[in-house]
Amino acid sequence: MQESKKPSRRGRPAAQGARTSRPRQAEVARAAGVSQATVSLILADKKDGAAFSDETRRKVLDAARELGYVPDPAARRLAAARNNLLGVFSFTATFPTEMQHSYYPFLVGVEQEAAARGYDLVLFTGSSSGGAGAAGPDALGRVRLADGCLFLGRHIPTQELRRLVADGFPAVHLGRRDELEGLAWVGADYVSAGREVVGKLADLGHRRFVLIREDDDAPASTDREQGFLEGLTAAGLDHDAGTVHRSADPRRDITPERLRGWLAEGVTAFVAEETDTGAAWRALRAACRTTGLQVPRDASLALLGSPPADLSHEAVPTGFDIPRTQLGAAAVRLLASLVAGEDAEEPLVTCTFRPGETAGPPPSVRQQPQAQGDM
Amino acid sequence: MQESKKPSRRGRPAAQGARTSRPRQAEVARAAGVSQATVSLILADKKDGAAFSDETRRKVLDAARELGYVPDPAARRLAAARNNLLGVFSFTATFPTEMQHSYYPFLVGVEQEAAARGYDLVLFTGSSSGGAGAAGPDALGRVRLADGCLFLGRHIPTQELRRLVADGFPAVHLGRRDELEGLAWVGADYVSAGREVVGKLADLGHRRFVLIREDDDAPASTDREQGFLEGLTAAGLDHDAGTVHRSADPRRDITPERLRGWLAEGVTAFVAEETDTGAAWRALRAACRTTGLQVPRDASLALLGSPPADLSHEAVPTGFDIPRTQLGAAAVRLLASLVAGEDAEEPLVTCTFRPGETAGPPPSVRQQPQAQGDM
DNA sequence: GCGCATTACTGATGCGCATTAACGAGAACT
DNA sequence: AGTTCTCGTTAATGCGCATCAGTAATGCGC
Repeated sequence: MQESKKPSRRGRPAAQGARTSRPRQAEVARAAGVSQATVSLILADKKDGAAFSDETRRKVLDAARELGYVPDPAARRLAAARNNLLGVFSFTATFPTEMQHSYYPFLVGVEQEAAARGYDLVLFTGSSSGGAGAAGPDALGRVRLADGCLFLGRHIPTQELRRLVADGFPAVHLGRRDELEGLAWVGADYVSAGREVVGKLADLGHRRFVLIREDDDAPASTDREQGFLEGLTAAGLDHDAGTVHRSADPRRDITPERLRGWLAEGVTAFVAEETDTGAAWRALRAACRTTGLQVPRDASLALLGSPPADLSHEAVPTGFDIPRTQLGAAAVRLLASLVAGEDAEEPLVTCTFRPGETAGPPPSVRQQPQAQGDM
Repeated sequence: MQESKKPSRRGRPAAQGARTSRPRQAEVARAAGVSQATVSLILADKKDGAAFSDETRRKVLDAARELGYVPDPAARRLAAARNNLLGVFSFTATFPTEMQHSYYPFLVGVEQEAAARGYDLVLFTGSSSGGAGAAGPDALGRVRLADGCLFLGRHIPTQELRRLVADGFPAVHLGRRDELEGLAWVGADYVSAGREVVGKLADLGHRRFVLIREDDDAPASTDREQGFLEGLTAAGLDHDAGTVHRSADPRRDITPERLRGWLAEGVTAFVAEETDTGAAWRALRAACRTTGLQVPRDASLALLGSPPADLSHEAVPTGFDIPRTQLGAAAVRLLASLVAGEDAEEPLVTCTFRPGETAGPPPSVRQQPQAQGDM
């Protein structure tokens, strides 16, 4: 593209072929025989309504319509010192090829709430697959162009985020994130939800439980475990009522043998943590099937979260639903508050219990199942 | 910079409690001990490289990094430059609650290509469900904040878009859109794809066809019909080889009676257009099932597009796949060209034939099926 | 007919940036 | 020593708009 060829005319470098650029307030003003300031004030329709005569108002509005005036958003935002932009930054691609891994449910809520509040969203592509601005240590810096930013994903670079937060940049993390002092976040109340699920199982009569969880210490996992344990306590059960089993690879780890072992110990209810891939849940179901267990006749299963999308045609797991859409909306609300300078406290979002079809009363008498059962 | 008076504070209306607003070029300049103009020039990194001493350059860059400087997109825009932002404007919510209706597959490509070219994306929420800025006749005007904008969806307000285009604003529509003179678009080559499908069916021996299409005249429908007809011609068949059936509500329209009627006329291959809901395809399958037809033994079915997601566990329809991800990427490429001032021609994107399992040779002898068949 | 409040509007200013004319200080040349 | 060049940098300007301090005009009381 031609750079500084023509010495004159600084603005509008190359882009346009537009001969008739769209009208400015100044032109409307001229057409209406008033000043630019008048046009601005009238079009902004300030509440001090009586400030202008109806005559003038009419002239301006007519002229604006006549000329097809449309305000320049860039100028508007520049003058107003904010741009009504909220950033969304995820450290994996926002739209991964496999939709199951995406933040889609969150984004639904984010978009709705942002729209309701008159914000537009900036999707920072910095992180996605080998993008241009990808690696740079200041990749995160770009988010400053928005009035505030939402962060998604597990592996956000702490240092840079800390910097943003320290600068007073409004930032909200979707999902709990305590380790970064001062970072606002919204999260689901996994503790309560986990407690509730265990409570329901206990109500059904179960007395011994196993929790299968991931082997890292993400808050989402830790909270679920805590809820699991609290549920036991709340049900008046003692310590060995619950076994917490950590597994880095449930598929090879949750073997029929192990399952039988637990059954032999009197376990009747199995609780799996929801993971990205649903591995724990899959492994559990597979083990049950292999073992010939009928669910929920011979054993009850619960899933602390939602089942993977590809299992949607199977039996609905007992467990809870994470209100992802609401979470997204709540995050935007919180972020909007921060941007506005208020520092609202956003409570944890409540998960809703999902009765499902995989839990029932425990078998009064444990018997080794003989035949292949279906679920 | 101190003005004569300072009591007023006009900018920054009420918004911030921010002690540290994000840094401006002026602050970088102060930190580096140079002028704002120097900062601007150095950060712009003009090719007249030797213009600044390495010393100065380094100081400026360091200061900028130190302070976390990020240019204000609005100001950049206003000063007639680029801001590396591409807009995405969809006239239904970009993230509808039901994911099947979403532009997700397109967005995957859009994000990838945008990232690869160093653009961030602005999702304009103007249109989504009851948003704040929803109705306003200038809802579209906001996109001017970005360097260019992508438009998705069937029902874009033509008037406003025309205005943008007339003003020389870089705009690309995803999907064919001829009626708006001068609007760039990228689309799938439904004509060729439709022709190919019919060709394959003809190769299998089919001689009489029915196309079930929507009753409006969207380009996507018209193109498919054209492809269908061209396919017949290419196969050396005459006019009455193909029946085009328009249906506004296939579910009630494609009755078993009607199906039998067509069969009686010697039709052996049924081609359905892909629609949002997959209604035509569903209706066709349902009618076959009710009639007891076995597919593809008794009749062949083809779908001009992809099946609805919830039918993913059924037999794969013969037909073609729309390369949505590639389309999204192509749209971004085209838009980027426009922004750069080039006016590249982007060809139609080719759909790929999908063999599927619903087409086979026609029955040599037509017989009324007696028993319930499965598909 | 003067002071004073109100009304109706305009002038001036700056938001943050890109751009360019101009400037000071050598270096190179006459 | 004076002149011209070149290099490195800065002052000045304006993009389109919102905002606010003024100002001219009018009304009102006394």
